[in-house]
Amino acid sequence: MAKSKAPAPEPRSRDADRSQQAILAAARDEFAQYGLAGARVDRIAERAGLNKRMLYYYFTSKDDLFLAVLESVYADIRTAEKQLHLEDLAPAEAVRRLTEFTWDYYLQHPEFITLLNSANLHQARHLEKSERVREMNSPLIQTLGEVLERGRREGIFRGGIDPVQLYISIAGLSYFYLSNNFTLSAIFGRNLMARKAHSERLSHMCDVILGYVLRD
Amino acid sequence: MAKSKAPAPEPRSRDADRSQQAILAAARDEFAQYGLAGARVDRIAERAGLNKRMLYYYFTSKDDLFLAVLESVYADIRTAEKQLHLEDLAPAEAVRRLTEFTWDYYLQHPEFITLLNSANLHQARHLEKSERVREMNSPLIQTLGEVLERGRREGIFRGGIDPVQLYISIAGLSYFYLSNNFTLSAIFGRNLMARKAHSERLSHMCDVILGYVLRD
Amino acid sequence: MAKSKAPAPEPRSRDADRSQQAILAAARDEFAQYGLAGARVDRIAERAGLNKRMLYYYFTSKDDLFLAVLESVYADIRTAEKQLHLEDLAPAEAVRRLTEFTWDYYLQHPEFITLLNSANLHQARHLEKSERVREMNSPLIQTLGEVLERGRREGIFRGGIDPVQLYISIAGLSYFYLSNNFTLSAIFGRNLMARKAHSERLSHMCDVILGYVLRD
Amino acid sequence: MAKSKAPAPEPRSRDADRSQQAILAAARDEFAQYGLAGARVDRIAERAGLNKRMLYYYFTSKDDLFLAVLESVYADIRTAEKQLHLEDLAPAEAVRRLTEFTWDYYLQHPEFITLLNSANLHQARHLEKSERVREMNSPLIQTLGEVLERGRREGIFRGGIDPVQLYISIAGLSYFYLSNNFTLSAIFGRNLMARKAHSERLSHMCDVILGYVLRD
DNA sequence: TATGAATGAGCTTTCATTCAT
DNA sequence: CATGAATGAAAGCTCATTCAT
Repeated sequence: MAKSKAPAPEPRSRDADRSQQAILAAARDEFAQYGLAGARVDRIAERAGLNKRMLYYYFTSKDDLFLAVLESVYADIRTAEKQLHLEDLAPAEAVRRLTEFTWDYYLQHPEFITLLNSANLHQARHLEKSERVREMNSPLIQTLGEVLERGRREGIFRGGIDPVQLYISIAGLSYFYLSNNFTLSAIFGRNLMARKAHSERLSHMCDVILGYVLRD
Repeated sequence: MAKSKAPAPEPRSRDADRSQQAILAAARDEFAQYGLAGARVDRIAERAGLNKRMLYYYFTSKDDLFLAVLESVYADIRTAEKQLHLEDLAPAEAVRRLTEFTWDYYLQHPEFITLLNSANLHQARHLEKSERVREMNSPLIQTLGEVLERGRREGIFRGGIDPVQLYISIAGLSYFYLSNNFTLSAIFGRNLMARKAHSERLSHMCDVILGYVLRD
Repeated sequence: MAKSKAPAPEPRSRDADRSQQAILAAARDEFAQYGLAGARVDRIAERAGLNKRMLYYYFTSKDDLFLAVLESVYADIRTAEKQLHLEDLAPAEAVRRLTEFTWDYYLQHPEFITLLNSANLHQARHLEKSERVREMNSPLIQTLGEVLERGRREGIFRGGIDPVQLYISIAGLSYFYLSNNFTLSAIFGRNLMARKAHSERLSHMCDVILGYVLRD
Repeated sequence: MAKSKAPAPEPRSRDADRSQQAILAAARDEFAQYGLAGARVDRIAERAGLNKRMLYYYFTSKDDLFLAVLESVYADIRTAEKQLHLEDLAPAEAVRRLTEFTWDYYLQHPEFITLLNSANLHQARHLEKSERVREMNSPLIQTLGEVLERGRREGIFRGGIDPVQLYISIAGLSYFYLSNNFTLSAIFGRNLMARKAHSERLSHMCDVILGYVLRD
């Protein structure tokens, strides 16, 4: 009980914070695995090693918890994106870097994909409530726009490229492959998750994207 | 459509077929709207204008019904693909045609996207049970491969293009945009579903795909 | 279709009779295996190889069908009892014969036991509706009474034996052992259904019953 | 009963136990009355004065609840048997005492009979899961064996009596009469549940059992 | 006589949520 | 801050029974 000598900027909330984080992490896993409707509040509490009541104490409802999870995964990818420093790279290198980053991030964060799918299944009605996510209007777009402009001025990129369209294309090429890898593997009779398949995919995507942005 | 001269082989109770079709259509809508877990058996029955019991009478369980829906939407898109006749078009035209078709089909069949997302959320475990879907191993891939080879021989396409990778890319560019349009619209502050946005997207995608396949 | 030259005592009911018997036999098995509440009308129809509707056509309801089954198994055992001819045997032999018969009959007709248990669980309310069963007031009792009287007069049986009590005892010794063999086997850690256990049981029961009726 | 000096280890919410007991008692009644398949979970909850959900909270499923009921009634009869102290009685008296006890217990606990019938209808598959019941391998058998041996040594009992066979016979004579009293009453046209009939039955059974164990 | 299609009521079970402590 | 007990509503599914042919 006594927490003497701790710097403790807030009176008594170390445990509270930890509990919230535990719930959030557990919820992320559960929602990613089962979707919003399929997720079970009981399982989230169990995964978090906490009583179910705590979940409501901190997050009000299952829906609000889902929103909190969405906000957290967006915050995570934003943090990662910031460290790309595309502005310091040569234009072609920057585009390639972004493509590789996107692929790697989705690959290492499969929950991101399923959570986004859930959010979209519900027509993103959760996001409408969230100011935080709306504020995340990716600064990457601006950076990417500058990269494209640089490339055009240097004469190596074609002109008239919409950075939003390009970003969506870069994301889509990775996202669809990974999101739908089960059905695609079944239909094409290939194991798309094999190591070799992965490197081939990344190579192909870079060819596609760079083949598009580079002037002939 | 024409039923002339048919000896009318089904003596009585042709309603069985109609009931099954009604259930299937209702289920497709419900699963598309709410996902597998979120879909309600009661609502499906109500949508179909039938007693809930009939659903189990014909489809055994909610899961099996979901599989039947998956099979039916796959059958639909396959039927549509067959009518593209890519083999009769000039190579570049064929690739453009496929890109446009994919975009249009997803746009007019939004349920296809949500259903695929659901199937993948559940790791396509439904499809494993389905021989029918496995047999659908798209012949489009073969046709596309032939188109690519023709283009290469004519000297207008680059060589070494994997038709599966290309197909996944073509699909992914459309799929991701439409599947995630809600979150993307929120984040970018643009209405991606506006008419103008649509035509811009299609134009961009054709640029990307053709920019890739065409030799410099 | 043409059934010409058949003697056919009733106009056209050979198949009808066969269907009824098939249903009855199927129902006997099903009720014996699952009890009244646990029995499934669908399974009965399936076992009978007939449409479920037929079952209602001939037997009106599940409950009535159960009653019909009860009546039929009572009729069966009565028919068998009649062939014992206890009146032709020496008294002690007659009592032993009845004991053996009862044991053998229960052993070879396990459904009889489960059906009686079901009837009694429902407080025999089905039997109240059945005149046929009430009329079955076993004539065996009279025969048994005569045997006991003969034995007493011959000086080998004790006097004052109530044939009803004796009959219930003879039946009970077999019935309980067979009806409860699963729980008894579990509790005593013995396999009561082994061949050897059976012969030991029969031997024991004869000892008990004859030890009782015979004068010291 | 005496709770003196107990440090009262259960700080709060002693209601959990009471709820479980209430459910168990209600389930015992319901299963006894309707059998396993005929019992209704709703009615059990209502009888217990609790929400239906609690039943699953504490007992997982209807089947598991049935097992818990079986275990509890076995525990009850075992407790009662322990207080017979057959080892302190003269051999003949002990056998008579056991016969009387068995009769009285079944008479006062009719649910015991119906529950056992249900268990056996389902081939005691519930008991297989229960270690508790298997451990209940009645020590009565050992006590009874000792009584028989004492009687034999004293020269009043015949030799070679298997205590298990004898126990099954004692139980069977009461069990069958009470379990099947409805059908038996119907068939014999006697009211077997009348006071007088009861005392006659008990008297008869003692005659049968003692007539068997006592040397001529 | 025979059948497949259909149904309403009710079954066991599960869910997100709240109460009492 | 934390918990186990409790709940109402609704979920998926099954039942005995009837309709239309």
